[in-house]
Amino acid sequence: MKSKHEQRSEDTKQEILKSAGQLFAEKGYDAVTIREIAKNAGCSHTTIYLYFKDKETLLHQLSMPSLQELQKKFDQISKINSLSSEEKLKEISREYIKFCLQNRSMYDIFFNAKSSRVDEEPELEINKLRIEIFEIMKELIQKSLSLPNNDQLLAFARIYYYSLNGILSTYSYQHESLGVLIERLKPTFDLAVDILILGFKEKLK
Amino acid sequence: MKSKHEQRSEDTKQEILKSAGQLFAEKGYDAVTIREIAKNAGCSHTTIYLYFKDKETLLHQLSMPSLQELQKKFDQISKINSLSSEEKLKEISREYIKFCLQNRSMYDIFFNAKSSRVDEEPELEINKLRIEIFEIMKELIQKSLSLPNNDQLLAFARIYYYSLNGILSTYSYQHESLGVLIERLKPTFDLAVDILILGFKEKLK
Amino acid sequence: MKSKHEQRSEDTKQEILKSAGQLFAEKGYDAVTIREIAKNAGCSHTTIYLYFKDKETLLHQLSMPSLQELQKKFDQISKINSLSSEEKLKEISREYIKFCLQNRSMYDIFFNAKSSRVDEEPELEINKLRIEIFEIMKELIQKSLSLPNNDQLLAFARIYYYSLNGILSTYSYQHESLGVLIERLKPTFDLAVDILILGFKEKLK
Amino acid sequence: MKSKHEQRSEDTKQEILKSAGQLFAEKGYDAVTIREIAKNAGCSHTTIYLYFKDKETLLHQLSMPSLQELQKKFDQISKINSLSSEEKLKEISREYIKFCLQNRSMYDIFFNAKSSRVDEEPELEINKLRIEIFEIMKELIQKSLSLPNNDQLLAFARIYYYSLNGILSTYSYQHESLGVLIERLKPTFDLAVDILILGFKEKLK
DNA sequence: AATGAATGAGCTTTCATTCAT
DNA sequence: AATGAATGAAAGCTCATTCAT
Repeated sequence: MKSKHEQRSEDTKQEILKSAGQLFAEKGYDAVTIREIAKNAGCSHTTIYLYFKDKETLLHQLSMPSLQELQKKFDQISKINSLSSEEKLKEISREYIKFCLQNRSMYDIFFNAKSSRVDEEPELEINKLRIEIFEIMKELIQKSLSLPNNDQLLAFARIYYYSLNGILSTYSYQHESLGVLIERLKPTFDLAVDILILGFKEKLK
Repeated sequence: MKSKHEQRSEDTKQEILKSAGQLFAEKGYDAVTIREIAKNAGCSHTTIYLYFKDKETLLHQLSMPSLQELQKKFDQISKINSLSSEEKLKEISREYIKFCLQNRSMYDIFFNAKSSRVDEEPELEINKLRIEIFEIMKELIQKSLSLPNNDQLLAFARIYYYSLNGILSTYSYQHESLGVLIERLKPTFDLAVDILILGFKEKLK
Repeated sequence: MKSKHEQRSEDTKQEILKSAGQLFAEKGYDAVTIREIAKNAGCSHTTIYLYFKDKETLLHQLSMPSLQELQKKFDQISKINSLSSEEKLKEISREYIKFCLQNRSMYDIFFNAKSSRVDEEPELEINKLRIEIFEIMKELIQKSLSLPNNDQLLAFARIYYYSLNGILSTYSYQHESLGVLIERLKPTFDLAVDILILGFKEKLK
Repeated sequence: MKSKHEQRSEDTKQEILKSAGQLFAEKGYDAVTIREIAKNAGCSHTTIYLYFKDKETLLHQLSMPSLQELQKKFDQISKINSLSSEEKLKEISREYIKFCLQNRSMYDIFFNAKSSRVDEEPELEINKLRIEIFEIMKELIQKSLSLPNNDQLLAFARIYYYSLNGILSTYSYQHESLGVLIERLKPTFDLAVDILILGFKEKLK
């Protein structure tokens, strides 16, 4: 059981993470200042440095949990027996898209090699997650199409994965609220998934 | 014939453009400083302001020419009567991909809304080009699929366009030479285009 | 009671104000740099931005308090019933002169249109004060001369006000101590006031 | 006789002086850039450095002739026998005011000790002129009032001189054209001169 | 005599970060 | 544990001035 001190400390940390998450999402990493995060979190900007080495560390610590949560959701969906592989793929794709729009401004950091610090510990962690996400999609595509695990599958998976990201990246800078954005884009994404799967199937004939 | 002065002036300007192009590419517009560009170009930072009104203008002058060239190529392909619409679309897509890989450096700037300030003159120019490129693709998709110009066409065109960009963006940070990269990715892109078109057709049934 | 923090903060702020006052006085607003003010105040230039939004705000915060004090003194004198209007005018003029010599440093900023940006909030504040000071003098001239509030009164008031300022501006750069300066100039100012009033009266005959 | 080269050279120099004069007058010394002057003068900014050591020297060379011209005018007026001393004083005052409004932005440099470089040659020259102008006014006041050359005269002269400058300084930042400004202010100045002289006379009684 | 090219010094301002309490 | 005070580094940009032709 946590002491009162520990509890309060933990609260502050969470408040900071929440605030940072919101702001990064709204305005993008660079455009957000430490002082802004602090203000929003109801603490002093120096307090942030008690919990996080620097701004970048804050970002990484912020992104890990949501990525892990995403992964968990993926696992759950995978395990629903009542769904066909194709339905699973669609559902997972929807989750993925939602997640990315939700974490819009972390999007870059997740998926652009550019902003990676490959030499550092947390980065590796992120890369691992990234790869796992891709693997899950690949697997579901494989099952949906009854394909062997060959080069063609890899190519299909890439096209699928990158297409999703392409559409996503195009919208990841829009300044709409999550709800509005999702509502607006849902048909496009659903259609895209549909068409890609249809295309794959047709190609295989 | 150019005077010595003119020649030197032109050289410097080109050096700046080259340097800016590289750096914007590597690190993104915001992360690059004027002084950095200057150092790389072998001149003083003030010299840059001799040739470009400000940082943003430099960015735009940097991107306009290649975009215009691309547009010209598109026009040419559109006019080749011996090609079917689908073949034109494929050809144009190939050109587009080649262009983007070639200008990998500037890719972000071209296609990320990030650097847009819609209220300003030069930006409009770029946006116009962007839109025209999209329109040409849309039109060819329309003809390929014998579609009316409706919402479905728009959705298809978006999916097509953004999928290409998705795959592109994934590879635009690789540090391979253009030739090698194109050779390596050509099959993937051709396959993607194929699958999308097949998917569209199937969806229409 | 003030905490140590508050005390130190207040000290620094005052140091900055003092330094800025001196420097603006010596060299004029534009010619003084933020770094110069900071150096003189014994702090970093960034510290200034802790206390003042920007250079212009510093200027205004610098000038407002003394102007307000002056205004208060004017009000007090106006209310002394035992004095005739002419005596009030003289007394107020003396106060005004004393004030200006005391704030020699800031004289320019107070009274030169140069530093005005009429479109901005804080500036309006200063302008308002300036106008009020002028109005009080005008009123007293009116009463002293039993004039109606017409164009002639306005002309007289202007001449009176600007003449005072003319003499002031001439001496506002001298580097004597306030006491010495006042002692030395008192006769001149008293004489000037006298002559102007005499002149007004004679003109009216 | 001047060679063609010499003539052209002289022309350029005059063009620069003219341009600088206009611009300094319009916007004030600091706000005018060398490049602006050059553009206006129809030459390159580097050319300016052929004729003038630096910006400040340009300013000083610019102010001397007009001051000298003013002095000449003063002398001429002094010598007109048909005018009474008082009329001469009034006429000279008018000339002085006109000159100052005309040279509005040099006004500071002429009359503010602030911007003097006391250690330098041209500055001394200006100071000499300044003093001479004051002396001429003093002398005419003396004659107008039939005063001996005593402390009272000095005090009167100061009040007179500084009052003029006070009114002038107040208007020297207005951005109206010379003609308009003179027309607008003439009555005020005439009235001021009138009142001061009346005041002097009354005081002497 | 004249100029285009180029530069260094310097400006205001912002920000992540550290120090002292 | 927490914070207000303070700072150094760096950004974009301007300007008077010099260099090379």
